[in-house]
Amino acid sequence: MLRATIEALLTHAKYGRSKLVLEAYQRLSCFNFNPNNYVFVSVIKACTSEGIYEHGSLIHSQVVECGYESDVFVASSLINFYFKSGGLKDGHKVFDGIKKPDIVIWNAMIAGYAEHGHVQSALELFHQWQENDFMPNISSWNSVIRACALSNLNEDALWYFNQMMQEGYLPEDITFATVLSACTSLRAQNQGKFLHVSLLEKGLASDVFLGNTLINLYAKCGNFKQANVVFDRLPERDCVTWNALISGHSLHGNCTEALKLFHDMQKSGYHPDLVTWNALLTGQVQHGHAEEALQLFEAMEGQGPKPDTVTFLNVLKACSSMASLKKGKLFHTYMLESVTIIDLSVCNALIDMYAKCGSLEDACSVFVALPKRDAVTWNSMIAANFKHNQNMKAFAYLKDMQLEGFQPDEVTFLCVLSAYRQESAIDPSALQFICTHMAGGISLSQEQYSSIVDLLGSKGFLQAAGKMLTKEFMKDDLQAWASLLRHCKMFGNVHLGRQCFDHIQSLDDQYTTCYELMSALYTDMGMWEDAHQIRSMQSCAEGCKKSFM
DNA sequence: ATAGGGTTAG
Repeated sequence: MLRATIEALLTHAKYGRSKLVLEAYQRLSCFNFNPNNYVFVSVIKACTSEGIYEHGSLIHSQVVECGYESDVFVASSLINFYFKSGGLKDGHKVFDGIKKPDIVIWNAMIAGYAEHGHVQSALELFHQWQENDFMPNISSWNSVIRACALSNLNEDALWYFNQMMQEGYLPEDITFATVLSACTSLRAQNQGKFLHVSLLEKGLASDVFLGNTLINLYAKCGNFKQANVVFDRLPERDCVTWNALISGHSLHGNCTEALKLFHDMQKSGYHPDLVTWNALLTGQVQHGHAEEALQLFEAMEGQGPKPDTVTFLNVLKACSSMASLKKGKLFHTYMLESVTIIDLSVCNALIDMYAKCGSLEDACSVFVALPKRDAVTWNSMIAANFKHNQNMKAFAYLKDMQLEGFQPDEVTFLCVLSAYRQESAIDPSALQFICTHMAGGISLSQEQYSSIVDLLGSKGFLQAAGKMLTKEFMKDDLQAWASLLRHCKMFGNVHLGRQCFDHIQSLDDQYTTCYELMSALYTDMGMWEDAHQIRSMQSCAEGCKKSFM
């Protein structure tokens, strides 16, 4: 009986049936018996995949009682368990208790760090360990590549993969899956094709899992010809196979094709799941077919799976783009009736929807009722108020946002900017905000900077605009400098205008516009001699160019 | 029999 139960436990473990493993272990505890290390490994793995922290700690103490705490296999599964269930400290404790950690333990640590987004620690461990003359195995490489991929360092993931290949390691199926998914994020189709060839050589291209990954890559890159080739050659398909293709078409706006596949999939005997429906919805909403999206949602209500947050976000976006307050309100009521708690992201979308459908009042009611807010919530309220020409209120929200400990981000900033671009005069507090946050941590692109310089200049805030151009990455932006010079001419600021002119000229003495603007500025101010001097500089520069040719 | 690790919707 004891033997049979152990056998059963191990068999369940082999097929990943974690609940049954735990049940068998429960039955074992009736016998007076000390489990061996293999039973412990199986049970700890089961706890890991079930995510039950308390039970895992209990097993840990039994491991210690039975004297298995330094068994590398038991220890590594414990490390894995603690890292996965959030107990970083406990994972380290197990690690520290091992006198001579071997490769299995090291790999578990690398994978654990990766899981927690601590790429740096994972990489440090990997490199440190190589310096001490340890040879990584394929699992170590898999973990390092995955560590990069999990933290969105996809280029690094590819770099480690290439390094691994150069050092002569043979990639496994999982290696391919991880690297292919990094290629997908990068839309790196050519790297992907190279991997595809290797898969064909190894006979792995007909594996469903890898086939799905390949289809996903090609479809995301818009290469439907290749995606279909892989699809057609797959001897076995599943729901994910269809979803990968459908979501690719949705992403690229081929909504009709996505719908056709949706029907084909059912004809072939596959049931569309939540992912399928959401992929279809997203495609319609992102490509401006709000009406169709709402019809789709209705169909989903009738025959599809229970909608979730993604569904809600899509439907709300459809209502916003139709600017239909009536539809939006109806849907809000529907959500209140169908779920107990509405996700914060959905509430933020509700605020946005109400503002876009013309009801600042309803947007406020949603906001007031929120038990918790995030930066997106605040940005939505700020945008809502600006949209309804409540600039002072918008600034009040901005202040409250900071009081609650949220720093204005790029979105906040652009929101303030676009609101003030339409105004004839800028409120001094807005200007103060813009300037304060230029010095702060908001990272804007060069184009955004340029447009701010242009905005500030056009309203006569020439000094503030000039200060922005002192940023290192703005030094070479001739367009931005010329824009400030143009505004200096408009507002008659000779001093700053001349600084702009000198800067532009030092970068490109063939930039004709700057000579014209500067001499016009001098002329406006009655400084004829200076105007004349600029014109001779211009003909000199043009002369130099001619003699050069 | 003993590590670790993969795909689809926002």
